[in-house]
Amino acid sequence: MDRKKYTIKDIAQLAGVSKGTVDRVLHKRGKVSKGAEQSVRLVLEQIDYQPNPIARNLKHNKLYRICVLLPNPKEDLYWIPAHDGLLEAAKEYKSFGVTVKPYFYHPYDQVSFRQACEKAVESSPDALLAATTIAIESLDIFKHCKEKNILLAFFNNHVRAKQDRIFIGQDLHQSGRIAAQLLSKLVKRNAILAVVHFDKEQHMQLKEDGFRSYFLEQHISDTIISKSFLTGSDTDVSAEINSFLVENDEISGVFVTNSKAHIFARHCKKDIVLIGYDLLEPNIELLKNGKIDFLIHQKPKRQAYLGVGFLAEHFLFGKPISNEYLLPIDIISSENVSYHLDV
Amino acid sequence: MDRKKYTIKDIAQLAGVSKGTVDRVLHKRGKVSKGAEQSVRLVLEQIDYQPNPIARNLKHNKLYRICVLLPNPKEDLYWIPAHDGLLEAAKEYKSFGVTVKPYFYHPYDQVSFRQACEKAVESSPDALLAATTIAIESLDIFKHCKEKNILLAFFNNHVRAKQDRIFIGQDLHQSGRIAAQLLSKLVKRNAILAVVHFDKEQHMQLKEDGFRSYFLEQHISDTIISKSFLTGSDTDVSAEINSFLVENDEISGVFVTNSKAHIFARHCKKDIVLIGYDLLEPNIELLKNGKIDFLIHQKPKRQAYLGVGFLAEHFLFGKPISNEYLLPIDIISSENVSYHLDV
DNA sequence: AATATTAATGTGTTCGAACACATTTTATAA
DNA sequence: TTATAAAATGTGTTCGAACACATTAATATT
Repeated sequence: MDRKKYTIKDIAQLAGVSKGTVDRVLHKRGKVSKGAEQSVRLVLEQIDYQPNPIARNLKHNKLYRICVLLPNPKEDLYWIPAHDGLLEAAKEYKSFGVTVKPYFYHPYDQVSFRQACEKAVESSPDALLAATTIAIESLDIFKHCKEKNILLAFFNNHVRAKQDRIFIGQDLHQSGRIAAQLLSKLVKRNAILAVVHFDKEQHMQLKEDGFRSYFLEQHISDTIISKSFLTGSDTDVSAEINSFLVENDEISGVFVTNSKAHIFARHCKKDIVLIGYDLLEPNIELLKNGKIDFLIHQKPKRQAYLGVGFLAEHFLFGKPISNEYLLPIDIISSENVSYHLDV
Repeated sequence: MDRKKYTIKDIAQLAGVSKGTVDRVLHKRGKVSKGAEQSVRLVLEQIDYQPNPIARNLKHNKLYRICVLLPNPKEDLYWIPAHDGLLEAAKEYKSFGVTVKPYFYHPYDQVSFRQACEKAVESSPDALLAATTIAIESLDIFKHCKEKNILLAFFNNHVRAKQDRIFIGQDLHQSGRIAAQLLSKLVKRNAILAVVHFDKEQHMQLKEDGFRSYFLEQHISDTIISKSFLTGSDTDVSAEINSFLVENDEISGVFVTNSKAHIFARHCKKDIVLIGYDLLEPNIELLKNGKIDFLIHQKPKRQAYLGVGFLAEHFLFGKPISNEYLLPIDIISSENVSYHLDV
């Protein structure tokens, strides 16, 4: 386990050649005789040489720039922790010569996204890390990045997985299933349950599908109704929620598919089991006083941090990046929420 | 956010001195005139200099050795993932010149622990990372490490926290509380619940205390009974468990305080809510078929991996290590278990 | 056989920090 | 004032990998 660390010089000595020759063999630069190449390869086989990533990087000595596209945290509080994650990663990798620059766009404005995107691409960074709340397949961001040789990665919101697309995030279908399992354990059989959406987001259908698939698979015959609300002006929604609850007064469990569980929870009786997403302040408050039973943690901070981290260590130390990194789906109750507030 | 990266040479130029002088100021080696020191400090204040950790480490160019004390995974399967975590960390940091060497001891044998410990200390590593299933306060491991200037850190099993002791692990009291909350949500009120211990382990009392504290705080008047089993020969325990279940046939929820929930679960009716610890194969199997409802994940693999990682990055890049790193307490059900199997 | 051409190999420099060592400047004693 | 010690400052080398460049050996051409 603790063999000596071999250097190129060591290999050269062992093979009876100069370090230049070893270098050419290692990097396949040619201009090496068969005999020399063989003797170097022989040594390499015997010693399992691993280049010192520190020395390598020192030589490269490049400043790496990572641009990050994300919705403006001022428009949607959900993105605050993601932004924090970026700042933390920026701090961590700064002394290694990695800079992180965020570009904000308006969550549901395609034009704003496109502008931010163009601006970021124009600056020719080494990598572009993007959280997209809008459909981007139609845009030519992929083409532009390929042209300019910008490494492209996505976090938080899945962009259809293909070979060469990197994604850091969660399986939303599966998180819907987890919500379903939790609810099904907490309510009596033959209950009436509701899936509640607030506003329109790409991913909520995935969550509802996952939710329903669990009940189908388990052959649980609870009734599941779906309902959507739009949060334009607050009073509006309150009235809507109240009338919904009056009309459906036998509901014993609710699954809110995004971070807005707190809006719904305020109108609920305590005996309704409620499951939502994300550790926003108002959600946590309601989790602690028992109006919300569980929150599913999408870990936006960690996603952002890992996104930057993977890219940085790839550039710095040549670590490979896997196409898809799915974070564990954490079940949060009032008793373990504290561990996740700053992680 | 993306200012230039300053080097010592840059500072020297800006301050109008040589790099040697800058170096002396930075490292407080003295032999610098007041005037020179001032002009260097002035520059330093303006540019927020951060030394390139890569270059620094390349110069140091030391081989760091980390010895790890842990129970032999062959004696207790719980430690297999911890060992995996060590191997993974060893692989990750090998090319940086960090070597990891495990020393196994028999889980409950103080003599065996002491021997392993002495052997490890004798080899004068840079750090000693220990998972202790036995009381060690009486041993002079602390003194020896201090004498030989070995950085000492613990993972998995808490050693009383003091200023200069590093611990990576979980809050066991709190994990007991989480088990309590889950159980209380899943059973009807005024239920009869059991806390079940297998064998004798230091930490199980902490978990039971946490468990009971939750019910006390919430003023839930469920009945909680405690029971211990010793797993000498398997048939023995089976009989004991069966008779316990017959005698207490009104139990509707059980909390097993270590990784041996599977032993108990096999004898249970499915309608008893069961919560245990750790993702051992047999536990996972029972989680999937519904006999176990939730497992609390102590993440031994991650603990070991992080333990090595913290030490390595401390040595390599001078990252500070916090005294206590408490991992989040994960609630695992059959629907999110897959994410944790290899993490 | 002498020269040109290409292949093969070796040498030297760079990256930034750290530190050993050499040199210059200033202060002190004879 | 000169010699000498002490303080201050500058220069050079090292770490390992990468690559530019110089040098040597082998082959081809006339």
